[in-house]
Formats: sequence, structure tokens, C-alpha cells
Amino acid sequence: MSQPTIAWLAREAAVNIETIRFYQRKQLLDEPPRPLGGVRRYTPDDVARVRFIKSAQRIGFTLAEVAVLLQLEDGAHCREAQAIAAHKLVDVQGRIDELQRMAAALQGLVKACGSRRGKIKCPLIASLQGASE
Amino acid sequence: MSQPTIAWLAREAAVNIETIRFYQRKQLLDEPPRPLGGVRRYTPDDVARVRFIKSAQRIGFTLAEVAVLLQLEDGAHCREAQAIAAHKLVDVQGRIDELQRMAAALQGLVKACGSRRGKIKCPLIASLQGASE
DNA sequence: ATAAGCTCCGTATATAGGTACGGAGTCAAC
DNA sequence: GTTGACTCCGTACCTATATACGGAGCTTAT
Repeated sequence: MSQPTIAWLAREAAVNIETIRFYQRKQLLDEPPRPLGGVRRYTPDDVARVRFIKSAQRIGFTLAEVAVLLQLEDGAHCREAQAIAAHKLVDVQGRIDELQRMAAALQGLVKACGSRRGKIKCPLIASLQGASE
Repeated sequence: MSQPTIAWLAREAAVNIETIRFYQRKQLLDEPPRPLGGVRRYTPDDVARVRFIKSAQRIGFTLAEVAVLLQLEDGAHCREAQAIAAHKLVDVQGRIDELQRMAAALQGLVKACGSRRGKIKCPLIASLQGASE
């Protein structure tokens, strides 16, 4: 594992070192204790956590939303956890719906392009219509 | 339709007026011609377009990516259109996968919470693991 | 034809999410 | 035990995505 320092964590999670420190300031990531005038050491769990943050961002969650998700990961009281999870579930399912409609539209375009030439339009906008009403 | 001015468009699409002007500067939205010292008029298509931009952002696309999607909507030559669409399709399917795994994890949590008390953890991080490798 | 309330447009400011920098302290290999 | 690379930390800076402001020009109801 070649010295699990901050540089190692950044490399493993494929982010900038400064990003790690930024997430620590934002409380998305713990700062491991600093052994008496020494240097902080990280674990594979930290790697997974940073990767999770990045993945969650890619699918449209803000860092504030990621913080909520991480609360669930870290363990919360059942009452609140269930409420948060149920709420997020609706949200996530809404996103899946929109993406699926977009995928269908893109598929239609790819197919149509195979049997046509010249210019072509893709009804992408229509694919998401009504989604947020 | 009560005077389709910029304020109307903003209201219909549920964004700030300045956001409309911002999208115009970014070329995501056309500026309708200004009839000789008059005021620009918009259409329901503009409303749909702005709503689409907002939806696409919510599911994780940046404005630069949205610009590419809008190119497809606006019509492009088949060769490029197909390439872009095929590429975006892979991307979109990846996002759907991640969201589906997250949904499954959240569902698990909601269920577990129904039959337990005290603190509980949700393996959310694990749900997305391996997604980006 | 005038006042109230728009639009237009250039510029300034705000917020989220990073990224860079620099000096002081730490580690490890020689 | 010194040197070169790295950590720590505070602060400054950067890009993307808006949002606000203000003066000049339209529009509309009176």
C-alpha cells in the first residue's frame, strides 16, 4: 500500500490532494488523528468514500446532498434515516426516469441515423417533457 | 399567453430572467429578432428548451454537455449526430446503472428500518463501488 | 403624451466546487 | 545529520453557473 498518506489517497481516488483537504473542511471526510507531530494516515475506506462522492456528483448530487447520503452510510437513527432514504429514493427514481427517457430518445436517433442521410433531428427535449410537472 | 416577453418565458420555465439572458450569451438559447426598436418575443418551444436545460442539469449534465445534446435536438449531420448520440448513450446508461444501484441500497435501508430500532447503517458507498473502474 | 413598469445590455457580485501557493514542520534515504 | 520530498495549514485564486444593478430605451394604460 506504499504509505497511505494524503498523496496516496488522492492518487487512489483519482482526485487532487487539495480536493481531499477541501472535503475534510466540508466534513464529508474525517481527518484521521495526527499521531503526535506526525502525519495523517488513510485507509481503503477513505478511498471508497472519496470515489463515492465523485460518483454521486456525476449523477447529479450536490455536495450538500452527498453529505445527507453519507449520513445514512455512517449510521443514523432509524426514524430519520428512513425518512431521508424514502425521500431520496423518490428523487433517485425521478432521475432514473428522466435518464431512461433520454436513453430511449438517443437510441431512436442512433437507429434513425443508420437508415437516413443528410441532416437529422432528435426529439430530445420532448423526451424529458412533463418530467418535472 | 399574456405577452410572451422575457418575463413570461422566465415565469413559465421557472427560472430567473437573468438566467434566460445568461443562456442566450452561452448560445444555449436563441435570441429572437428584436422587431425594430421593439422587444423580443418568445414561444412555447423556448419554454420547453429552458426546462430541458434545467432537467438535464439535474441529472448531472454540465451546460457544455447540454449544448451537445441541444445540437442533436437542433439537427446535425447524421455521421456526427450518430457518433455523439452513441457516446452519450453509453454515458447515460452508466448513470442509470449507478442510480439503480443507489435506489436498491436505499430501498434496502427503508425496509431494514421498518424492522429494527436504534442506529442503522446503509451500505450506500458499496452500492456504487466498481462503478467507475 | 405621460407616468409606471417593462426590456435591453454591459458590468459587477455571488455561490459552489475546487486548485494553487508558500512557509514551517516531518520523514526517509543516504 | 543533512537533504529532498512530502505534509500541514491558512489564504488566495480560479471556473462554472448564475443573480443583481443601473441607466437608457420601449410599451401600455390612462
